[in-house]
Amino acid sequence: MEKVDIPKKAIYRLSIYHRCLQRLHDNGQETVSSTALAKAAGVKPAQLRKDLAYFGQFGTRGLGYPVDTLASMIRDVLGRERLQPVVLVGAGNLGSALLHYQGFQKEGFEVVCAFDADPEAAVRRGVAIPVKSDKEIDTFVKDEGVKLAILCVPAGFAQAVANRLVAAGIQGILNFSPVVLEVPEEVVVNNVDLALELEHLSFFVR
Amino acid sequence: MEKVDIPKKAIYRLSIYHRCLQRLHDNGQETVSSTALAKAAGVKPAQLRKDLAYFGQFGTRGLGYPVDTLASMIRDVLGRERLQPVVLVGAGNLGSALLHYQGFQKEGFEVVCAFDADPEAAVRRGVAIPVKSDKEIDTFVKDEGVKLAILCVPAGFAQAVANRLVAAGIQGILNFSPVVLEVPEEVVVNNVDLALELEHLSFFVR
DNA sequence: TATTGTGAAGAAGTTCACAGCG
DNA sequence: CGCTGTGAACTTCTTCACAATA
Repeated sequence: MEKVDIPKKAIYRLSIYHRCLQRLHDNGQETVSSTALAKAAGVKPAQLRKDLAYFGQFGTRGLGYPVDTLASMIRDVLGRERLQPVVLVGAGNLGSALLHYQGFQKEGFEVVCAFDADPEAAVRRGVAIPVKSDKEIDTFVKDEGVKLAILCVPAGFAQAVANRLVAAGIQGILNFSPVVLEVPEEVVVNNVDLALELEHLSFFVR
Repeated sequence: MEKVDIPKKAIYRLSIYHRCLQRLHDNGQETVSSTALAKAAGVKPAQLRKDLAYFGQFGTRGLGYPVDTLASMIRDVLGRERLQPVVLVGAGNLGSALLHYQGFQKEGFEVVCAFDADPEAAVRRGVAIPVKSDKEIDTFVKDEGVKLAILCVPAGFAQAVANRLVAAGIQGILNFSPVVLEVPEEVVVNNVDLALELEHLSFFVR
């Protein structure tokens, strides 16, 4: 899809670098060395340099990287120079919680609409944005041209809902349901499985 | 730490296999082939076999794996044969949401206590388990011998709270704060960064 | 015969180490 | 001189392919 192949993990790290750069910017710092930025991001300097090099040359030898330019280039690469609309499907316990969470907005995503089998229950739960019936997913997503969805429906419904999202034109799904989704290969799924993360810790803790 | 070195990702997959096995068990199936189980888990059969082989020989050639025995061995490996107590620190928006989330309980973790700078606000938010002042973290964690913590405090407090958790004896932290935590190497940190996951999707969606 | 267990090959990602340049 | 950019070495993980075996 991209010219050179970029390790998938490098994309995650890019986001982390961006956060660190924002903090540096807020502190009024104008340049930063790979060593310093790498330390803040919790990686090795060489890896940071390699990650950035996938996208071009941004540093000045002997000096380091310009904080603002670099931050802007990362936003550009991540497709984040403009606000991305997102829909959320399944405004149950976890879903409505995520709607209260400020972190998405803070990073430039706008959750424009939520969908639930029982919209009124969601509204009662205190959801502040519009909640529509899940039957309206198709038209809304198509009409608004939304590309990203957050999926928080119970495991048993996840695949069916995912199919509808994909049919409606969704290209990326952040999936909180503990299910392995099957989607066409042009659609990207990112699984966040909370119980699984705890289990993983449990392995290392004796 | 372990005898042979097991790919870290294999541990994640083990959890996924376990889920699939539970479903098979519920369907009354007694054995399963690597091909079938791998398909359900979304991996290649050879990888499944290799993952299991790190822990011993469980299959029967020509037949497959016994569903129940295999599930039990995975629970054993993951340290999940018995209930694990967990504490949650930071019962704000995300934190109190996670407390409502049933997924942890369902997978055998018990969130025994929550801590917050303002416990009463958390109770008002409808948290059902005990909420104590964050000043009591140390004594509680020590007295109860809790090993796992879920960390949902605002970014600015995360490192300080993590330090206290570690000092109190916590060995694994599931960290929802968008911060790179510094901890002693015997402590395991698992980062779940929701905004970062959305950013990652955003890269693949044009 | 069907399916596991595994050494060996291959792919992917990380780190080193140093040349190149401001 | 200091720090970036990068080919090459290394490490880690995945897949293949087939011998072993119930």
